[in-house]
Amino acid sequence: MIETPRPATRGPYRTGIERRAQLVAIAIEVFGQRGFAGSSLRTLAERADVSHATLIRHFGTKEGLLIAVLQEWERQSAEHDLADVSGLAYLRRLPDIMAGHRRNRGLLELFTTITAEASNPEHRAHAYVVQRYETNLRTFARHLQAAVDAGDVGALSPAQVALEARLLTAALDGIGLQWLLDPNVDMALATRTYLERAIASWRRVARPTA
Amino acid sequence: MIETPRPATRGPYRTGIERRAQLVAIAIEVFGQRGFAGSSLRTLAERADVSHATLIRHFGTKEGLLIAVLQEWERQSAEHDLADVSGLAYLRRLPDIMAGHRRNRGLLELFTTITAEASNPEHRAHAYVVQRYETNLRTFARHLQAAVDAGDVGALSPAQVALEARLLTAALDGIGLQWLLDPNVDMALATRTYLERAIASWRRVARPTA
DNA sequence: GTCTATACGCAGATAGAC
DNA sequence: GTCTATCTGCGTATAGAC
Repeated sequence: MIETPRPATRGPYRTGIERRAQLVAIAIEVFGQRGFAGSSLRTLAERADVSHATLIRHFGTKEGLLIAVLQEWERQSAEHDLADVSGLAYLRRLPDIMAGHRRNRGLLELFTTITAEASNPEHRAHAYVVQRYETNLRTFARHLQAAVDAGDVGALSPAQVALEARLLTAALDGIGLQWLLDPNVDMALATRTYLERAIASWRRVARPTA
Repeated sequence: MIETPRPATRGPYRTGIERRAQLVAIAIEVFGQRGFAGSSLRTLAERADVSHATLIRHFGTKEGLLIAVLQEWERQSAEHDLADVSGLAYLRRLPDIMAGHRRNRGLLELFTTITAEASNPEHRAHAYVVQRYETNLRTFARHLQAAVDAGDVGALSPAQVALEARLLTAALDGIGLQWLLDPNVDMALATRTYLERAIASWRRVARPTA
């Protein structure tokens, strides 16, 4: 169930804001079920009881609607994620987060597909996806750096921290993709195996000579 | 430059076979440049100086053409890959193979995009992609098992070997994706870092009590 | 056997009325 | 703001030319 965020109860844009949120909610549902390419603006519009021109009016293009969907989805995810933990404790929650994707197959499929498509620099969502990856890499790097600073792992250099964030992201993406292709894949197990090996390896790096 | 494989110089299907190979060669080039979704049958046909109906005649559907392209690409890749090495030596060539993708950005993009799209079970190429992954996982597992049998690494169980093949595939896919998003990513370095850590970890597993 | 001409329905996008 | 009407281009199907 998706609710309108902070609905303005009055004011000149009230209708527009509510309508927009409602359209995004429907798009999340339909994209999640039928994918991006498999959903036409006309189908979306029929579900929302508007014309497909209305969707274009609100979001400019179909990709504009897609980006609105991705942003709303991230906003909702971020709420569950209000980082009460950091450092290694944060990273160790990743297996559970990956397992949680099983309840949202369509959306993982959507993210995966769009990321691949938008890797082309001419794709409309390219800038969005690149920025999203940078944010994600920075988050992982920050938590790993926190572990370094706390002495939980050895003295990794900034370049090593950045590379480890990349490798972790790569593993998570690849694991998600394999689960999409074969639902028998145990995402939590694969993630945990990767992570515990990485942590053990980081711990073998020498501590700084304090 | 792509050449017709074993062109029949005579016989009833000569023209058809040559034509088909030529069409696939053009499709590899155009898909590689503009992506699958970005290439229309009419554009492809114009490049080949035939009508778009001819493409349908040869490949049935646009996805049929796609699968022909993927198979031809794999066939060509396999020629460079006629496994003169096995076991750890094979796995250690992966960084170079990944680096080699830099010369074929469009095709890596194509594989990545199609794999993501076709993760949906209703996608026309789903069966092809799933089978391709199974083959790939088996290849990695076979080489790792050879390393186990040779005593180059510890006595991993069959389940562990399978999981390691999955993790390796996941890392390679994720590394490729990140390079597509950011050409500054060093694919060979990332692959080597992953691989050497994995090998070191396998070596810490106890040898069988022979 | 191989290819073209042509048509159908659906897609995303735009223009202008209300 | 939303509608209807319409544009262009897509994948696909078929009939028939050579």
